[in-house]
Amino acid sequence: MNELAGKIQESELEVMRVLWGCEDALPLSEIRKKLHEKCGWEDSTIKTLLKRLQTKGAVELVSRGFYRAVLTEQEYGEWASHRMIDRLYHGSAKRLVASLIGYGSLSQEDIAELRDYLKEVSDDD
Amino acid sequence: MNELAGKIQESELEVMRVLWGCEDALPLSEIRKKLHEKCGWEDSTIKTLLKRLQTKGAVELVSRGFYRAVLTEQEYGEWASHRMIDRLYHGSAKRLVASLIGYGSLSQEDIAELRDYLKEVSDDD
DNA sequence: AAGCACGGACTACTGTTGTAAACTATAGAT
DNA sequence: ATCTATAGTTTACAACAGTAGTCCGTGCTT
Repeated sequence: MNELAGKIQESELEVMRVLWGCEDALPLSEIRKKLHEKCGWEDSTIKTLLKRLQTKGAVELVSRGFYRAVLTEQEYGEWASHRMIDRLYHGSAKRLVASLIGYGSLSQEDIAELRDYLKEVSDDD
Repeated sequence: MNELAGKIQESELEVMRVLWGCEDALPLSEIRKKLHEKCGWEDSTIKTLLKRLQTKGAVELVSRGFYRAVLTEQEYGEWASHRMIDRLYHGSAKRLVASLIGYGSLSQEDIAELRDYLKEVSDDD
């Protein structure tokens, strides 16, 4: 993920979530409808946010009135997780997972599932 | 974690990290020294941040010149992870971990470490 | 051709964050 | 009792974020 996209803000994220909810480009009308329902925002607010996201390279205007997410949810999630691991878990993914387990966010089934998954993808050294 | 503490900012976090690095209260002089080295901040900047953190209830002034973190690193990490999981992983901690594993963002060592760790903490059923 | 509806660009205003100076109070030294 | 060094408080100010109004352009309607 590029530099600019890193700075996606809370309210911008709300817009991204709408775009992420759809495969391809969404019409402004629909984006507006969704965000008005969910956040109660005015039309102008939504346009401002879309504009800012375009500037950041996270969204593109496909054709008049149709917007598409350039930055994917996966990309952003990955970037955000790494950032959090660096900032709060001393760069150790294991510590994050350990803390998730510690306060019960991962069930025993989750753990087993992840364990099996990891067994598959790791080099058996 | 209470409402206020949620809004800890990037630069404030830098202060928290110094406090988290020590069991009990730290003298201002030392906080200043550490942050000046690490961030190049002026005395006044540090005082401002400490003040803001006090207002947020994340830090307390134990006695003249001695500050202590009220909010612990664990508490904050937990809150931040949950927030991220909610905002970017649809509330599923498992998805977060799966994405860390899946997107090639972890080194082979990270993966091995995590694999061993998960093996260890899972009930071998 | 004129008008209207909608999309896009520009502008605006408030609160917050990053960074810091200046001022005030107080504990310890003399 | 006074002085001084350091701590604590207030004020400052630019950049950014949240929210929104207004104006401008253009494609569709009649």
